[in-house]
Amino acid sequence: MAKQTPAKQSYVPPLLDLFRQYGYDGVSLSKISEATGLGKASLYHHFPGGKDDMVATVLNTLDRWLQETAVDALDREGDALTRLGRMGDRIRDAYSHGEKPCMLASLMLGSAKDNFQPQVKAMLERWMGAIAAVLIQGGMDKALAQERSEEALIAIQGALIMARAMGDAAIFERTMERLPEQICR
Amino acid sequence: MAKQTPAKQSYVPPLLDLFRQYGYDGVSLSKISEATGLGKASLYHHFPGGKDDMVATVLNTLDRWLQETAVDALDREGDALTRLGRMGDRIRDAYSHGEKPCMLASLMLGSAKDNFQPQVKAMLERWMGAIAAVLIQGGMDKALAQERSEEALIAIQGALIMARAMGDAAIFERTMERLPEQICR
DNA sequence: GTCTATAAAAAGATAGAC
DNA sequence: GTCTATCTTTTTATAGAC
Repeated sequence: MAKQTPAKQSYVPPLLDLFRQYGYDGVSLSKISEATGLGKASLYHHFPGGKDDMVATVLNTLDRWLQETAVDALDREGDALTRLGRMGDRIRDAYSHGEKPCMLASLMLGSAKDNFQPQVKAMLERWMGAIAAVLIQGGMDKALAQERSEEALIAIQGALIMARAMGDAAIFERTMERLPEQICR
Repeated sequence: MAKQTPAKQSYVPPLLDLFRQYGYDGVSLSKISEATGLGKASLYHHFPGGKDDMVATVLNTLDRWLQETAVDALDREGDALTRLGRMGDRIRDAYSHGEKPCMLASLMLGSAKDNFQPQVKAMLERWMGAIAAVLIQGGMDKALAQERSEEALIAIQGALIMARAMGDAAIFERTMERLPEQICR
């Protein structure tokens, strides 16, 4: 299963940037054209399905990233606190230390919601599952571990919203620093 | 300062519902026309400034609600735990027990962000200030109280996002039940 | 694989009658 | 205060040349 259109991948970063900041409905083809440097017709060449196609491509890339970077950070050596801290570092980079919103959250607003909610849900479930596994491996009760992994994602998502609303990325940074101990407590 | 156009207020509920669920860019005048039963021209009669005008009106109503309902719940008798629980009850109703997103968060995406961020920030600041005041009155250190009030809003916003993404309003309900003790701990 | 040109639909906005 | 009609701009999408 080699990539069918490798070029598509090179447009993911600008697309991610647009969709996470403006949401599905706030992104027009003109904006995309400007951000990618491609004409509208070229965009439809790479993404015949239009915006939906683009979002799906970005989402698949994020899905892979989540597995290969965030979940991977949890699977390496160290105790639970160390592993969660390592994941936190990668998460912080991914969100530009609180400067950029989460695409998964952005997609849950507007006309795109129903279309992408199942995949978003699946991604968040796998993420929570990986966090819970670390806690269980560290000796925590299973039910509690699941509750705590839910708390972790709530804290991340909430901190991103608040940082954006208050115009203060430090809110996110503080939250991420507290996170490992908050979860392992 | 009597109301200049009392009729405007009657359109706030459907407008709130639209903007919180679809965000600024996801709401078109046609949708608004359908939801309110008013023709486009009539909408411009009440809101000469178009969508911006409507959002501003909704935001002002929310601002009043926040003061008269949420903050008011904190100002009544009882210890900190009781007061926070009372506020939580009103907040839960306002978000339909986790079924509906927060308009403040929805506005922080898309083209509307820069326009309304200052007012959103001011509203969240007053809210946090009121929570912190309760904690301080209950004997908590001021700096800690401010940290905890920030945590509270992070939990509320994050729980709303996660509930929506997972299609499970219970996530929000669980979070709100934990909240008073989490904050007073 | 990219472009220009263009079509078709939707969105934002206003004029003017009632 | 509401409507119909109309206008302008923007958006989505496609055809066809290079």
